[in-house]
Amino acid sequence: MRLLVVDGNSIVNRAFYGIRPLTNKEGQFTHAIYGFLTMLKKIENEEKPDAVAIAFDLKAPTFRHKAYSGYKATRKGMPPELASQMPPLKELLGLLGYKIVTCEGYEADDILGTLAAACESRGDECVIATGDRDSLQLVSDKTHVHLCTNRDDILYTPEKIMEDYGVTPAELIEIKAIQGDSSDNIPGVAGIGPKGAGDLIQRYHSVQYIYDHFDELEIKDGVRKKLEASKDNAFLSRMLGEIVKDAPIDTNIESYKVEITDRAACARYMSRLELFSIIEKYDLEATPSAEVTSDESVVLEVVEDNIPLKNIKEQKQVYLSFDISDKELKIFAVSVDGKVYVSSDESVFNEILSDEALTVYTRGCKALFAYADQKGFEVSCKIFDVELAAYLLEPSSKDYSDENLCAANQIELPVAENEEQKPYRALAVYDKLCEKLLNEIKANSQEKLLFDIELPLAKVLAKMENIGFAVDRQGIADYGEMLSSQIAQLESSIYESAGTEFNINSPKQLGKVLFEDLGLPVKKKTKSGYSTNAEVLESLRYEHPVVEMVLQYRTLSKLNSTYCEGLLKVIADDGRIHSSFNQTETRTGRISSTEPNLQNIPVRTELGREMRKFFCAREGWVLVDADYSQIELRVLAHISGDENMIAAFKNGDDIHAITASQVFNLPLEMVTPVMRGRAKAVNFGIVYGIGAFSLGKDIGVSMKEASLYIKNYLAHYSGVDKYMHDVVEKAKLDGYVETMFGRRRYLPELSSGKHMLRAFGERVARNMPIQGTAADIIKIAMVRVDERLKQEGLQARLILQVHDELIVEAPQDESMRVAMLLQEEMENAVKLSVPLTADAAVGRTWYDAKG
DNA sequence: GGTTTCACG
DNA sequence: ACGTACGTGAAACCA
Repeated sequence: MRLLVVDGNSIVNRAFYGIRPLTNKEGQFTHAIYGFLTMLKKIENEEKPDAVAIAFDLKAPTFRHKAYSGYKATRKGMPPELASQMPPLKELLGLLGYKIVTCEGYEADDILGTLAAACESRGDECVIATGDRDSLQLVSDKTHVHLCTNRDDILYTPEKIMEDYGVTPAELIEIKAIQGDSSDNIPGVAGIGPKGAGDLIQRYHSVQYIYDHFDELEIKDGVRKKLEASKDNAFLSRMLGEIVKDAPIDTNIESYKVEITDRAACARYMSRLELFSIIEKYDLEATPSAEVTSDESVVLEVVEDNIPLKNIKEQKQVYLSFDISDKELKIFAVSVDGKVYVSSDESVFNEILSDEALTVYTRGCKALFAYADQKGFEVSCKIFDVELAAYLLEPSSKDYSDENLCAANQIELPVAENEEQKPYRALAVYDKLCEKLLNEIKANSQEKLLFDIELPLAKVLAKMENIGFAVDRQGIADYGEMLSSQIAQLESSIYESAGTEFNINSPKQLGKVLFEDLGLPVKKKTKSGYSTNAEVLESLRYEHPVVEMVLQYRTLSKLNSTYCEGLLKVIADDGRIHSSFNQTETRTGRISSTEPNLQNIPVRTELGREMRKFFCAREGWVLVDADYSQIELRVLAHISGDENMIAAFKNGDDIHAITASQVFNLPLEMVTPVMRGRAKAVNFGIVYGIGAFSLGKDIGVSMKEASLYIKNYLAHYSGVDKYMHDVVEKAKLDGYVETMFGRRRYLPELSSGKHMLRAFGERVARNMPIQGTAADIIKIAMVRVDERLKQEGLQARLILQVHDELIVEAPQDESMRVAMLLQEEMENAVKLSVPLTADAAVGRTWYDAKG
């Protein structure tokens, strides 16, 4: 038999501090639970125990059986974020069939010791899983310690202890008796640390022996004095440091066999905590048979065809799910009065969408708009989209599936009778789900955001996807050919210069060549080895000729593989690229673009910018491109209400130059380009939540100088200073930050015990309202531009958004009107206390139309 | 699947 | 003592 004994408190602490905070919808912290269960599963997989005991300290006892009142008195209580996770964790462990062991008046360590001793006396094996080294003294041939660290776990056997400490496990107690342990209030011998204690014990093996033969031993005078002075403490420490092995607990291994009784209950409990990946790890996926046994479960009723259109129209609303692929309707289902009706009758489907009097509750409405756009009719019904609603409620979520949303809202799915019915389980309870989501949207005052911004935007995005962006396929292919031949030349030059052939694309191999074979200085390390990023390589530019070539190689490979090869793969039959615009991806409210990503087409270097010459308008048409000028800084001026910054923007001058003159306290005429550049970096830094270190690195000045810039900046823009402070304070109170339009982002990081994480939360608190408000504004502009183009009967169409830039494809003769219209709608999308400005330009290609 | 790098705002 | 600016997506390598 093999017993795994888990040091519960120690492992839960590791989990709590090692994982970034997570919460479920109710605000319950869950990361310690998540981490604990993940680690437990991993340990079980590695150790393969026959039984598992999980030991916890009891909360209350400050008093201990050993007569020493100071013991453990200094140990701090748990932070509330962790304490609140203990009851659900224990509950869940119980449900999973684990036995929890506690013992009044004894600590978890004593339980570990007792169980280990019990195993040994019976010839069983014992593995102790813990995060601290206190229990290493228990190691023997039969007892091993599985030490969980931040990196790899370490398995301690007597041999491994000897290797690491040079003593036997039992002698560890002796070392501790001399060196002491402040966290456990074990005094030890004053003035002797780990080194000295280890040395003494390696030579003399025990405290008792040292004092028994004190006069005969060869000990330096200094050490001898210290030992003499702390003799009582040494013996006391010796006693305190030894783990108890006779705690009054159940030592029968059989009773620690893990038996899970109710898998469904476990899965339910975990989904309430939103620990979905753990459900998989523990293989608790609800099986149909298990569900049927649940008494309250409602059985799903699915009916083929006979969509009750009349009924739907009377009720003025319908819950709809659909499968549209390749812009064709495959099948759809509606739920009415708890029954689900399935059909593929396109005319019925279209009739529902065309009915102005209806409200359709659904998900993924962008596909609906894309379908209607392609079929040439308007979606006239009102739409409620659970995915968009859930995104506004919780933009940091990664999963807006029906299953997830129902679980998070404690809505039980009805039981399916067969596989075919499964997709409709959630639809049958959409009434409940939609009501909950809508109520929350209302409670958050996010109705306008949902109904006036996101839902109309979905339609605009659908059209943008359908239209696509025309490209010059041959141009891209030729450019790729040119790159390929240059890459091949560079490759052989690099091999020659380095004196060896290797995969230049492998950071690992490149690192070896540069830093080992060529012996270049190592500037930065990554988790797995040497860093070889552009910043590092640039600093090594003049150290060796191969560096320059590698930089060049990188640039060209990136252009070739990501842009030439990548884009060629996704050109559709119509010769255009149809990107997907995701509306529920970013935590700030921006949209994202995938397959391909058209929001990161090169522009910053001339070589890369060439790519934009292949993005063009169709024959006889042109591109109209308009972008906001410093929208984020203007938003900052507005939100913070900083008089100085507002005045600067009202003057309509060069904001970075004005900032420079303020920060450097000089007249505007005396601002040099270098000063302007630095002020610009400070402006960016402020928006990102700034740190002197990174600002300094960015503009190549010392950290000291950078912090002076920041200080001057905040002194001149005191309204910004106040905002940056206040927004974090408010976020700590509310648990979230929000944009001008009520878009939220929750920040559980702010209550983290880890400094790094909290600091991150604070930067996000400062940045999100700015980036998010800018995102809201351009979304409003997009909806308005789309409406105006239609109103005015223009053929021009919006085809792309790049965060602060909109691109419209327009017939040549509409270009002037469109440019005016674009600029007007962008500038007037909202009224701020500073003017919003947008600049428009026209060209045949994106290259020509930009600036 | 995670890590590293690099393209954009 | 720690590590270092916000938000994304894609390609390539490697375990």
